[in-house]
Amino acid sequence: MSLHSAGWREVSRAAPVFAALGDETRLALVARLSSEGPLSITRLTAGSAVTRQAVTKHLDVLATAGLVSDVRRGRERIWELEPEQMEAARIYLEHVSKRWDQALDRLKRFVEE
Amino acid sequence: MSLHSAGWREVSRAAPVFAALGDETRLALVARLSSEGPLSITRLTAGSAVTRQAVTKHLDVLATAGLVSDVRRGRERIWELEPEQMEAARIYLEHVSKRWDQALDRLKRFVEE
DNA sequence: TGGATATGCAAACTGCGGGTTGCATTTCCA
DNA sequence: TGGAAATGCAACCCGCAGTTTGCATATCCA
Repeated sequence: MSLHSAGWREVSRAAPVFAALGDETRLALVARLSSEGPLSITRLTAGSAVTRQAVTKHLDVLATAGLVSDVRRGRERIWELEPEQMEAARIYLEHVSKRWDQALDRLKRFVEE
Repeated sequence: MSLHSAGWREVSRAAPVFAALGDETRLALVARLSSEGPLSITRLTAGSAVTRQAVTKHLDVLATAGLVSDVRRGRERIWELEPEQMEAARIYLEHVSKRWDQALDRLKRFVEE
């Protein structure tokens, strides 16, 4: 069994997205953007426990993972959700669950015969 | 807007699961367990790029997140997937996407009137 | 029973992630 | 036009995650 089996390509695609979502502060930012719509850095900071600089860094991480994008409007920078990667991650989890069920099925049949 | 809004409780529940999935080595372990069924540490190590010790630690992280569980069988330790938390994470992503769509709807109506 | 196999335990290293502080820059508006 | 507001940039700090190496322990089997 080499490194190239078990869908390594998919793994290296999905992992960064999960990593980006795997921080409380960042996941909270995503949650706020999803429920309140596009927001500026300052407004996002006002609802967070950390500094504006920290929020900015977290937004950069989320952007690198393709989860958010920004638009400049005057002197402020508006951030909004970009749900495609999140959807991809969701589908990935779905497939993993499905394969697991199939694996259990095979195992069950194998034991029973 | 305080820290307690936007479903902070849910966030602190989901984040650790995403964090556990956010490492390539760990996600690869999950992928292999899902496609090949329950496996021992040695067999999992044989398909990985890192040491057995590293694999063990990663499995511990996944177990803490509730994503895997282990059973002793003789001298070996068999690990298998525990898809509940993964399913919860999947549903979480689904809800975030849905709320985002609704937020966009509200925004659209607001702009149009 | 003894060697081989599978795992556990512990110490150590290193890089980077999450955070802050301080100051510069751009944009708005009275 | 000048101060306030929103953001950018850069340096710095600290802890811990990810990994390895070395040795101890448990279990199987010829």
